[in-house]
Amino acid sequence: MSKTNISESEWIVMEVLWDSVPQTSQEVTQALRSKKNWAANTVRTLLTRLVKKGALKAKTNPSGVRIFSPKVSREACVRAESESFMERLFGGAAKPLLVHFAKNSNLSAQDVEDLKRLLDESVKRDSDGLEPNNHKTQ
Amino acid sequence: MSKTNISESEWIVMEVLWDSVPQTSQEVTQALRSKKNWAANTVRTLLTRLVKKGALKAKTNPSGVRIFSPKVSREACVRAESESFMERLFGGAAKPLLVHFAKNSNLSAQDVEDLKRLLDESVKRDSDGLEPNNHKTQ
DNA sequence: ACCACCTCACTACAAATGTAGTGTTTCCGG
DNA sequence: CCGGAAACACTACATTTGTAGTGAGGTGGT
Repeated sequence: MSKTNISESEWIVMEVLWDSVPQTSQEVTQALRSKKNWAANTVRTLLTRLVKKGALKAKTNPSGVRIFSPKVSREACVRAESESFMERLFGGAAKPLLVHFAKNSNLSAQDVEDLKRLLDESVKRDSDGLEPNNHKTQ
Repeated sequence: MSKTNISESEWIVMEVLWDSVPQTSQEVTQALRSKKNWAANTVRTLLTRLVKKGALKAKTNPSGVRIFSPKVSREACVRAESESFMERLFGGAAKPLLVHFAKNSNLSAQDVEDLKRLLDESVKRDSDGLEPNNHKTQ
């Protein structure tokens, strides 16, 4: 229900926090210095918005500096975003999506091997656990 | 370079046009009546914006009514959106994306069969046409 | 010829997004 | 104890998006 809507710039900030945690605003700014040359205040604004949205939590240390950490897992966010993407572009169906990416990507033979194995496992899982729709993969 | 940025609502309108073409604003509104209960003017606004963005073209018939048709193919848009999605969430790499969706979807045995075949073909294609990066799939 | 109705081009307006700037407080080094 | 660097909370402001409303102009039925 936490309709956590993370925008594109915000996502970039989240990545930093997901990567290494917890961090101050300055640390995040530093970490992004190469990728995005954002003013410190820009990063602060994004962090504040993310806290308001419930994607991050911040606690203020004795000297008044906020320390941020993710409140939602990357996995969960990726799942949510992926879900809505699949909905938007592929009518919510995974197969056409997979078809699309399988066709339009340069996969190595090794990748293809790995993916095929994964697909097999997913079938096995489904028939195994007589439980329909049981995807606690994480 | 036509950085055609189609928003979510706009995408829904585009779907109608991609589906059957050409159409007037009214026809589009009609087509959407069940899915989105948008005011005729809302649809008109979206159509106008899409024309401005270069995603649609409109020609005005003798009685002053605009007839819209897509100017960009669905395929191209899907590719662009997919690309940026992959970039945002999976660092631009197709494999982790495919892994994600392969894991988090309920694929039927048949789907898995189809996908595996597709993957095989993609490998064959790559080694076949000595031409790297040659994806004229469409 | 006139009115109802449709379409059009404009305008509206709030929320979200990208990208900061300002003014205030605070703490550290000298 | 003071001045400068830093962080904070606010404010700012142009764009994009969602979702229409308005007023003008053409058209078809009576």
